Order: sequence, then C-alpha cells, then structure tokens
Amino acid sequence: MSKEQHPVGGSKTAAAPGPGRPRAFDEAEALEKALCVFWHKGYETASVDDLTKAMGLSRSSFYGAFGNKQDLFHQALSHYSRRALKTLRAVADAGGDDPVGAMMEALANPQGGRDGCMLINCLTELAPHDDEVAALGRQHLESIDEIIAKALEPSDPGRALDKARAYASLAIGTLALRKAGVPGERISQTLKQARSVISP
Amino acid sequence: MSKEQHPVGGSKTAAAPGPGRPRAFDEAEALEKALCVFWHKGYETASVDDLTKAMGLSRSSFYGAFGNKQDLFHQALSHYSRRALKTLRAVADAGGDDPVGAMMEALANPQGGRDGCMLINCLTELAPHDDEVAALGRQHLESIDEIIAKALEPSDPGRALDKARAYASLAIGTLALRKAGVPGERISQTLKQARSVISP
DNA sequence: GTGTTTTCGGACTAAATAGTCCAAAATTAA
DNA sequence: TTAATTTTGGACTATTTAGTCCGAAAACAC
Repeated sequence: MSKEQHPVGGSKTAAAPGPGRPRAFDEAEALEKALCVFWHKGYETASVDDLTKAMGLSRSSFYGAFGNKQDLFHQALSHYSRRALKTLRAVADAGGDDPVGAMMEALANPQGGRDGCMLINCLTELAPHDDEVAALGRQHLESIDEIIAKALEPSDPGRALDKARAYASLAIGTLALRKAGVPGERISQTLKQARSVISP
Repeated sequence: MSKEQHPVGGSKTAAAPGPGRPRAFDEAEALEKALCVFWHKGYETASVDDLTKAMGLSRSSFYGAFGNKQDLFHQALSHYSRRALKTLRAVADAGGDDPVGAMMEALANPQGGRDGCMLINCLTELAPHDDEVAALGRQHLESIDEIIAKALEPSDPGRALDKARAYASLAIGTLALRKAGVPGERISQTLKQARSVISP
C-alpha cells in the first residue's frame, strides 16, 4: 500500500536500488528536456503532451516520477536558477579585466537565444499568481546582485551593492529588447554604450 | 449577404447610425474591461468566458464586435501602448526640475500595481511567437527611448539617446523586482540609488 | 526458479476551451 | 405599418486539457 512516491525531487543523488523494476529513463535528462519546453513555450502554453513527448515518457512515468505539471515546473525552474547562478559566477571568474562587463553581457544574452532568460519569463508570467515562483525570483535576483557586488567590492567597497543593483537591472531590462526581436549584436552595443555613459 | 463586419477597429469615432439595431454597449468601455483582464491574467490564461463576463457581453456580441480573442487582444494592446506613451509624455511635462527621474519612476511603478507593465508582460509572453506583438513592442520601446532622450537633449545633446536607452532599460529592469513582490517603495529607493550612483 | 515491487503503455474521464449558429427581439428607413 | 438590417442570448460543437486507472511486463531479493 505504498502510493505516490515520486522520488526525483526527494533524493539528492541516484536513489538506493531497492527491489522492483528500475526507471528506464534518466530523471535528470528528462527534467532537462522539460526545462527546454517550459523555457521555449512558457508554463501555460506547454501542455503535458508537449512535455511527455519531449521527455520521451508515457503519462504514467511522467506523473509517477514528477507528481504533476506544476511540481515538475517548480523543479525545472529551481534547477534553472541554480545553474544560471553557477554560470554567472563562472563568467565572473573568467571575465578577465572586466568581470562586470562579462556578467552583464551574459545576463543580457542568455543561452536561450530569442527565448531570453527563463527565470525572468516565468517571473513575468506567473509570479503574481504563484508565491513559490515569486519567492524563487526574489532570491535569484538578489543572488545576481550579490555576485556582481562581489566583483565591484575591490574597486568601490562603499557603493558596491547599489552599483550592482543598477547594473543588474540595466542588463535585465535589455531582455525586453531581445524579446522584441532586436538582434543580440545591437543589444550588446546598447549595453556597452550605456555602461560608458554611466561610468564616465 | 453582408457578413462578419466588426467595425470597432475600423472606425475612428462612433460609426454612422445606419439601419438596424444599434449596439447596446459602449465599445471603448468594453475594450477597456478586456484590457484589464489581459493585463491581470495574461493572454493565454484569460479565457473568453473571463473576457465576456468582465465586458458584460454575450459571446455573439463579443465575436461580432471584436472578431476573435486574438484580434481583441491586439486592439487592447495597441490601445494600451498609445495610452502609456501619452501618459509618459504627460509625466515628462509635469516632471518639474527632474523630468527624467519622474519618467523612470512612472516606468518602474506603472498603474497596474503588482501586474506591472502590460506591454512588457505581453512582450515576454508572446513576442517570440507573435510577430505583431514583437513589432508593437519594438516600436513602443523605441518611443520610450525617444521621449526620454528629448528631455535629456538640452543638457547633453551629444549622448542624449544613449543615456535615454540606459535609463529606460534600468527602469524596465526593475519591473522584474515588482513582479517578484518587492514593494514599490523599495523599488523607488533602488532606482534613486542607481541613478545617483550612475551620474555622480 | 518464486514472490514482490515497481514501471510502463495507453485507454479513459471530466472539465475547460475557442468558436459557431439560429431564432427572437430591437431598431431604423421608408 | 412594413421591410430590411442588426444585435442579442444562449445552446451547441469539436478540440484540447490535466490527470487517473489498470493490466502486463520487467527487474530485483531470496
């Protein structure tokens, strides 16, 4: 009488083998595929059919492993946030003489191409009606500020956080341009101009 | 044999009386109600039932007057854009000694409260899959830049547009904070800090 | 092997969705 | 009044939606 255990979210690493038939799919891979669908289509527009097809799962496996569409989405978004912040830190470390510029470029031109930043997309679509998404969004944005501030501290310890917030909002604001179809090249240019105009 | 004429979008002012029963509702008012629903719920989540209920129309009147859900949406969004730009110009004119600050404040704290700026919302939700929305978005964002640039020209004619773009992106970027539930007061504060840090 | 546990495929359900259709009522022009 | 034209209410349809259920197959422990 053991019902509805969908251990993907529960166990940090691969669960103990245990008895019974093992999963025929890689949960992390499936989550990644779902992430792509949500990223590209948004939450509402992504149907369970879209998701299962992209993930290569039957509905049974889907619901058995991830609970339901909303649970899966929260897992995917949380995963996205962690990975995006990790990437941002890596960009800062590899940014050479201008880590802040490199980070702004990374924020303004995310991997998703025309799809922009998944977290900002989902914040816009869902946050006013989904407290969990709103909370994750606040946390994510705050983390971005802190990562940028850390890079600014050596040169301007007093106002590092305020500056970081300004740079972050500036970069995130340009995501609207990307959504509107302005080519990435022109966005980078705009960003550089903005920065040169900002710290003269 | 005259079919499917839904003249709301066609005629600038009230249509000529003509023969037949006149509309029992005010088209502009109905559009305004629809606008509120789209603003609050987004395009996909707003059902035709939601819309007709808010507009006080039967389905016949709805489809007869506005074509279909997508047409209505485009009309509403276009109306929103015109009105928002008009408001922004008014804010600039009434901005006293700091029109740019007043405009940024208006952009960052739009009328929709927690719902943010409808145009940015819809750009985020739809632009990658709806060219008309993308085009309207580009146009709107460009107009914002120009309005701000006009206010900057007297003091810095050379780089007015570049500065304007930076300020606009900065203000628009803070909309993400609003979506995430950060209170408007703190956003205004952040915006002021950012500005002071930007032009020292 | 045997028994137990779990996954899997896919048919199924109930609800919501956008959009259509038609008869009845309302209005105007003559 | 009469004829023409339009709006209106609401029933209706076809499709899509998220989620459930069950028998069969697969893999483990022993």
